[in-house]
Amino acid sequence: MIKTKISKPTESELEILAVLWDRKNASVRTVHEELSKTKDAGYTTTLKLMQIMFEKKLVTRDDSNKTHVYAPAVTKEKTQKQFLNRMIDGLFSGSSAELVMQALGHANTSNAELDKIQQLIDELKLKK
Amino acid sequence: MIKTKISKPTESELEILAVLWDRKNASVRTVHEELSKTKDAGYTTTLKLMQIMFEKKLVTRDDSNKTHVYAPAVTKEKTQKQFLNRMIDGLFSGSSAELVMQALGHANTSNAELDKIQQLIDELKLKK
DNA sequence: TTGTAATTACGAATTAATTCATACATTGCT
DNA sequence: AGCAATGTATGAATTAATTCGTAATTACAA
Repeated sequence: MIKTKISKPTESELEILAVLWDRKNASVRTVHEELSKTKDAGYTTTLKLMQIMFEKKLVTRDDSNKTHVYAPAVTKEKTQKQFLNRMIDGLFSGSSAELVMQALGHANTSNAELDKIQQLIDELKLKK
Repeated sequence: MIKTKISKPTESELEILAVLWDRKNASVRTVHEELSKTKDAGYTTTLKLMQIMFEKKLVTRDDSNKTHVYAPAVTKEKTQKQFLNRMIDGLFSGSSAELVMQALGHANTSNAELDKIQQLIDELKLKK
């Protein structure tokens, strides 16, 4: 299997990807309006970013109509894993368990979620 | 309590902090030699970075001797939390459980560590 | 005290990310 | 056809991070 260079999305690119993951696909305007709720930047800024993301192949686009429609080219899961690994290596001495404990320790997680995690752990243990 | 602006360490700064956390404190040369094992950059580059980190108050330094000795001014735990939160918000829809499951799913965690996590979960459940 | 090696200070170049103004193109309406 | 509205393309400015050459400083050994 050939692995082409991994281009890590930047902070801003991540915000755009988040919108695309959520909606499956969207025009620049849609994305821009979504982002405008929480930050302010001009329309052409968003446009430019999405064009760059297209060049980097972080998104695909359908330009058969005047208004181009963009879709994510990377999955949320792959991207999450990519960031997680980076973080585990750089900040948690390579131990995912250390990261997990920090994450659990400092956020309120519902009992239902704790149950799900526990269940996952049980499964992992069985596999060994 | 007054919270002064949080300056998020950059990728390179994180590498330097990692060395300082590990050794409690170190000179530029020590840090540089440590980093040289895995990446290549000139001595003055490391120096400059550490000077900037000092200005940003990411590190303290003892300059009573010719060779300045640097120490971390931020704890590993606080920094980990800072990055974790950022990641949970930006990439995991605000759900720390989602992050935890991803982290556990895609790394091999020893049984001993799984046990520790399980124990932590039990404690958390009791607290509710 | 003078020379040398190790260090810090400083300034500037480079590279990457972000932002935006302006020009150009397309669509639909009158 | 002509105009307005809504897009996209492009180039350039800005800002932030990284890199490194060179000058100044200090310690200390001969």
